Amino acid sequence: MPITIYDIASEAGVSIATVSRVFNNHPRVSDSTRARILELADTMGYMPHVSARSLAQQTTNLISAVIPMLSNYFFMEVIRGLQDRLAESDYDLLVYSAHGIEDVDAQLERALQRGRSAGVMLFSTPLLPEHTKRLKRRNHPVVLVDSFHPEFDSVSVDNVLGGSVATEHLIAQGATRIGLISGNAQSVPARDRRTGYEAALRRANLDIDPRLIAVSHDADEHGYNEREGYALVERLLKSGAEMDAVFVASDIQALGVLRALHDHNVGCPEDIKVVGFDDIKISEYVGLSTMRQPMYEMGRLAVEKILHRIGQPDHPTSHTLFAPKLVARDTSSGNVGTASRVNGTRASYS
Amino acid sequence: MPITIYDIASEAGVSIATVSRVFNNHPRVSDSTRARILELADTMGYMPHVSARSLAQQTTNLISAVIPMLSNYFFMEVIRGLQDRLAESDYDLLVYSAHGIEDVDAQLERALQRGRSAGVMLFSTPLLPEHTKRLKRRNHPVVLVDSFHPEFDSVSVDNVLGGSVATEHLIAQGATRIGLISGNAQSVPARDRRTGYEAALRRANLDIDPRLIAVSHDADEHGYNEREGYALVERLLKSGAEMDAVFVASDIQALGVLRALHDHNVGCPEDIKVVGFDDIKISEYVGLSTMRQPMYEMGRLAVEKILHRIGQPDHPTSHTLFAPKLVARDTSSGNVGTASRVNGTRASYS
DNA sequence: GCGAATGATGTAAGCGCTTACATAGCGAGA
DNA sequence: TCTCGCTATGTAAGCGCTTACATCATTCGC
Repeated sequence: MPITIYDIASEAGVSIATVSRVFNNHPRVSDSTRARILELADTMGYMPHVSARSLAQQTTNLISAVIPMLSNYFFMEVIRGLQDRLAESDYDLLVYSAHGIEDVDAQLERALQRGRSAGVMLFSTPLLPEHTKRLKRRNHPVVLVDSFHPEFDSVSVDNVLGGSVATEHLIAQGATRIGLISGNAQSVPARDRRTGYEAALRRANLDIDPRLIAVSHDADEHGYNEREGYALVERLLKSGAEMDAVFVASDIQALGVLRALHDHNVGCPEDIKVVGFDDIKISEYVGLSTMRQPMYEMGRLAVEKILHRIGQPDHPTSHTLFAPKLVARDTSSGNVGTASRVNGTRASYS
Repeated sequence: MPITIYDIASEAGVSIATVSRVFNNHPRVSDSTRARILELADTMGYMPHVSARSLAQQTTNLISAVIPMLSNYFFMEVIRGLQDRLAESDYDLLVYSAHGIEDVDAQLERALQRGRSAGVMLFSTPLLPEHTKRLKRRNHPVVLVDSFHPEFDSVSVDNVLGGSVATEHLIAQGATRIGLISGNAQSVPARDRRTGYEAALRRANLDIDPRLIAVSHDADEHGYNEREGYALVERLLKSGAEMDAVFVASDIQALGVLRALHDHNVGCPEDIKVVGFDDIKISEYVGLSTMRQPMYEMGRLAVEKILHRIGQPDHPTSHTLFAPKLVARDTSSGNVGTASRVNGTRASYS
């Protein structure tokens, strides 16, 4: 029932090859024939069949994004970047959303089906050796977003730097006893942010007090959830150790922290200043100081890289680190002027 | 280079038909052959080629979602529902995100490419006659989400009811001069919510005062943005008409309203009570009373319907209306107990 | 023990398109 | 006029898979 190139060809009195050439913008077609076929195709309502085309040219115009925990503002923004950049190409987007890290495997497997997509963007997933092997064996174009592996293109945020900048900001606000609320130990970004935090303390000749450091043991979203923020800061408060500020490794935890402080009648920022990480939408509304990740730009760049990789499979691997940007709001200072202290976006290729 | 059924077949000493049968769970294959081929396929790393399969069976396991303004909490939640339900099927999700309504056309066109997807879920897009014609002509499975057309399956929220419930809630809180901040006139949900609002006032024998009704003329996201909320409520305040409450047709506008009230030193809820619509994530944090849409469930049901439609193209059209649920928070009352007043989810098929 | 039914497998024709190669037509240079 | 070299088009062989139909070997009923 649907129109094929055969229908067009016989109607136009040419061979299917000519029709095909028209739709592939092949130069060796006379202008008159081209016009006639285009006209005919339009009135007959012809559309190329994507599977047939894919099969014949051994390509596809689909790109996969494999994402754990899709319902997350961070990914939303990144996806917006993806979409905007993809709209400029003629690739379409396939979204594989996993239920947490464990499920990523299954989704990745689907994304890697032969002929399914031209490339895969894998989000926030620390690469296990088995993954690496599988990906390498398939030799499928891959770019990692928000994670790192030397053998694959990647785009992420400089979490060490972010941890330092956040901590230094708190120090600049006069804090000397700065706590840390972190994601769980499996999370590489969480570890990096802690590294940055400790480095900043060290540089300022401040103690690194283990009693002020609370690492999540929750598996759910790497401990990045409000409940954990609440529980962990409560633990710090009860530990008896003095504390005048806390760097929280994610905004969503920071929301829990704020609620806990409120419940315990601890003033913020007077008694304890708080800086989060991510700059999710809500942060602006609750006045949470935080480190903003350039999510939109990361999305755009991820597409840029995957397209590049698809075009040049053997090109050397590149890694881009964006610098997170301090957004100082009410929870760390009244002096909003400091917000512009860290500003630039640094990108480096290796 | 990649392994095909030919490789498996010759290795196993059978024909490609047998190999194909194994992968299609055809019953007429002996257990021993089946096992041998599966084993072989595994060690050789065979994967079926999706395009070839699609072409041969004239189907695809892709489903498209065409969404205007993806970066929106409403859609995020719906998509979560989609994904969860899709994960139970073996369809994959193709996401076409448009930049506002005007761009939907182009995205829809891509989603409708022949062989691209087995069905399309079209979000929040009022169907123009040209759309209708195009969709009907293609005879492509379609389900509308958050919009309605008699000729296509749909799932949406009962906006009239929602408008009424919100308004009645304000009345129950003692308000008698209730304003309305609405989306622009192109938005069908906005019109419906207004209808519900007016009906509630009428039932309570309260005036419908045009001076208390502000309709957006902004094209951006149907006027559903914070800026418009701010500007429109400001206009009402300046109109001089008395007002003790306002029903805002979307939470995002309501955030603007709250900010405007704050800037103008109008107390909320003391001076003016506010109820929004949607229950976006932020609402909980700012204590905004609102009408919650069952977004997740809508997503699941949308998939349910499209799968059903794919299986039964000629089945009668069905429309489901979910009842939005009042979530009473700080902006409308201190008496949170009323939150459970409207509770059920009503679903009706026609 | 014979024909028929049943089960396992093979053969081959697509699915709709792309593209290397072949060919026809035509103007230009000799 | 003949040949060379273009350009425009046709021919046909895939791309990797599915599936109707054919074939062969068993097995079953009687």
